[in-house]
Amino acid sequence: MADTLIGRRRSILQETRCQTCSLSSLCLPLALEVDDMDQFDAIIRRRAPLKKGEALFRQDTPFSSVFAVRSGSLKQVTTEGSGEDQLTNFYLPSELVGLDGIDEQHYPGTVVALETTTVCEIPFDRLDHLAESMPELRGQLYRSMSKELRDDRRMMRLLSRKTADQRLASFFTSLSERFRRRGYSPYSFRLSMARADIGNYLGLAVETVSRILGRFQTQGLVAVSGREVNILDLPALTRLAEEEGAH
Amino acid sequence: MADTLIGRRRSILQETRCQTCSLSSLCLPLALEVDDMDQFDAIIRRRAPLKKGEALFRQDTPFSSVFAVRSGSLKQVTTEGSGEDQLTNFYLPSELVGLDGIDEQHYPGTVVALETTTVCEIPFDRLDHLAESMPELRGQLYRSMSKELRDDRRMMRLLSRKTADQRLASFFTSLSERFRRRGYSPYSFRLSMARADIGNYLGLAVETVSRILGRFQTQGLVAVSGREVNILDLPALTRLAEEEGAH
DNA sequence: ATGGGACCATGACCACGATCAAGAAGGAAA
DNA sequence: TTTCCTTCTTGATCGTGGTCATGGTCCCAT
Repeated sequence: MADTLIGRRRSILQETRCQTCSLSSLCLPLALEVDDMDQFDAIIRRRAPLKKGEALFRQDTPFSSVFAVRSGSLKQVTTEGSGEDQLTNFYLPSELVGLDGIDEQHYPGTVVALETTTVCEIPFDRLDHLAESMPELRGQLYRSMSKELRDDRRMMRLLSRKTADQRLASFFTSLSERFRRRGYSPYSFRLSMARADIGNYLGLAVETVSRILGRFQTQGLVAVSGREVNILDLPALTRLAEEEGAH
Repeated sequence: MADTLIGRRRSILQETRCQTCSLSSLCLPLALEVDDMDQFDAIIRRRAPLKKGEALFRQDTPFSSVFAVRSGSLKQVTTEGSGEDQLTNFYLPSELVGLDGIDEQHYPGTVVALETTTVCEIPFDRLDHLAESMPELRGQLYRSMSKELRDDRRMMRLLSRKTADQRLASFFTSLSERFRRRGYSPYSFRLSMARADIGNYLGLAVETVSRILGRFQTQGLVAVSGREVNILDLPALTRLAEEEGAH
């Protein structure tokens, strides 16, 4: 009875079940059997959609859950002692937020919605408990963390070896690829983040981002209008992104 | 009988058992009960010590094990398409190498010994199998990966916001702290890596590393002679490391 | 509609650190 | 030892991208 009530409430709010989620092929439960997925379903918690600018959680609050992005997008920002904010990541649907909080048992940054965003909350202790009996889930969890490690290394490479143009080109090709994998157009999309966010993320001043976007435009690589982006020459952009160093 | 033979051979070669390893309080088996530690012991494999310059594994070879550093130190280097090598990490005793290979099932970089180095090989499938029945081990594994994520984010911050001086200062304070945690002097140590490695890691030209080391010297922050380092004013160095941006 | 604030574009200038160049010092092998 | 090669230091120059400054544009609330 309690089950049906909960079931009812969920389906009224919005579909929460992984089995019918269009992201399931990219998300954590990937590779789970139907039975396992039901169990997994049972532990995830829906949260009310976040409005633009709202925080999913704040830096230094105790770690308790990881979150899978269902729709929308978020940014992670860390503030350190004397310094300015540093934007360390953007999260798109199916990506897992909060994994870097496990070690110290608090979140190392504030995660903020860039637009209206829904997430699935996955209490970590229950996730771990399930993982005990589900090798597939365990593997997927390792893989998520491992992937994030690899992505971080890519980012370090970008930050330490690429010119401003190459950084912007990487940013666009990476976004393009992530949209493609999620079934959206890899050529035409809307940026949910401000120029300042892009600059902060890429280690560039806002002005530089603007200037280079302008240059890309005149070079016929992309057409940018506000936050609408049309990628006109993806191969050229990819080439640029994969170059490194001065010239 | 086989047991005793193996046991004998091990203790002749060198002590491999976690229980008597001086690093056990920092390493993976941290927090394991005695019984569990025995099981853990049983799956790790000793490798012949690596000589300076030898590779533990090479980029793109299939992932099979993670490695715990027992003594010595290593660097991880990734080569990408057209680009130059990028040094993404230094590993010290008790640290875990290879975790970023899980996702794509091959190692994303070549790991090379900076000096004579011994490691414990931990076959990942067996580690995962043990983790199934040992929540503590599982937790420790998550924590290791999570910590690496956090460290990576710190590195990104360094690369995108810090000046050359601040980077060098961070590098020294970080090394100092890592030595301290391992029971070595935090003030006096020997660098196992070349200036070029430091520069590559920090996103600086070798020449810049040299120059700034010189400057640190005249400022009385450190005394450097070749690869011997004496930290003279750790507080000042720490202050510098924690600053950010231009002035 | 209109005003105000955030966001974005563009110009002028300058500094940090890369690059080029040369030489010194360290270290391994004969 | 001497040789040779790698590693390190120091100097001179230059370019990318940061900073400062200004004006334009978008968007939202009233």
